[in-house]
Amino acid sequence: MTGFEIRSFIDQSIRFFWRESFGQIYPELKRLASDGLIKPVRADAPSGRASQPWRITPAGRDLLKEWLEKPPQEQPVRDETLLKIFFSRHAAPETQHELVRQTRERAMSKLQALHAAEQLILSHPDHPDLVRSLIVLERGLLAARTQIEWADSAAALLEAQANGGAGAVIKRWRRKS
Amino acid sequence: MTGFEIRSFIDQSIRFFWRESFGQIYPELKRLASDGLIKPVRADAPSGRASQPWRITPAGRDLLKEWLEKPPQEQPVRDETLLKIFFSRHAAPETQHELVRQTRERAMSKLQALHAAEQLILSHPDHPDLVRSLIVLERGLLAARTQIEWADSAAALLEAQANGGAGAVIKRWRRKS
DNA sequence: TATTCCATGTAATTCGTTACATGATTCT
DNA sequence: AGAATCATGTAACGAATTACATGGAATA
Repeated sequence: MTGFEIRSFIDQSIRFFWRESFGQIYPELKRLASDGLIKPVRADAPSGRASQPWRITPAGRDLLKEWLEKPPQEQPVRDETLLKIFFSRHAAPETQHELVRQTRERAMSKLQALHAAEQLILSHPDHPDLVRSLIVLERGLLAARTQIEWADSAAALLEAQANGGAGAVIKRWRRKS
Repeated sequence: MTGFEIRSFIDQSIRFFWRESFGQIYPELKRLASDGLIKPVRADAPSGRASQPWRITPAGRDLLKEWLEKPPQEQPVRDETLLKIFFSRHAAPETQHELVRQTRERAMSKLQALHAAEQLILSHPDHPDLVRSLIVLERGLLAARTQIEWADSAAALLEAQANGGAGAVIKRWRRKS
């Protein structure tokens, strides 16, 4: 594939959990080529800005396998929404509800988009990546539903706090556990 | 608080969704001070490496409120586990199961840690941040449980694929929806 | 032939971690 | 006095985005 095609592929298939910019892709392709992990499909040097497809080499395939077997590194968790809610004592009470409400809304529209993606995947039942696509999709669906569930629970806790104070909050917390 | 105390606070309370390094904290404190958003508690300049506590200024408080009201920016999603699973067609079949299994295990131990945190929060029912701590904790609990649920679902789908191929996978997928 | 889309690339900047260096304070 | 811990700070590096610059190919 060309760098451009790689970017398009990412945007069309795994955009829910991975993104890349051209500023990353093009320098990285050169690095991979100079390491002998990929090589240009066409022997002759491209003129100007003509498209430049690349193909993986045997050495590249080996390294890919190796990478797949290494335990994935945990991504650094940095959730700005939770950070704001945690410190929202210093904001107007309205702000807390608003933060929760917006989170719910975003999760709802994400859920919509994922349902569309589901239809697309199911319409190609013979695609070799079917299982893995569904597994990855499932992660998105569960995450979105969880987000909605959390927003509702958070709203209820804020409600309890407003009406009955800390006592009501703890009562409600114990009830669900 | 001093930079050191800030770091300790983060590590003890919100480490599940936020981290900071000293390399960020100390230069940032200087920037905040030069912007007039915080000021040193002690008037006299600290000698050597003595502790240096800071206090927020009225201007800082204003900016904090403003920041709390701005819609949080979505964090860029980059899930290396999903990326590996998505491309695991190129690895040994064992690898896929292993990736899922490890994810489940990590979620389980995270759940354990969160339950411990829950006890800690509930043991201080009069803390002013009680609601917000529980809300943020709830997010972690739900996320961990979702991760486990997903791992089980993924294992089942891989199983279906191994036993009955694409047909069995789709059948199982439809059953749960 | 003008426009649109495909396509590559670089520079500037930001964000963040890690490693390193060093001093102050407290406890044994 | 020595060790452990509290405490601040900088340098080097890496990862990633954004903005910018430019050219090639297809099509209206």
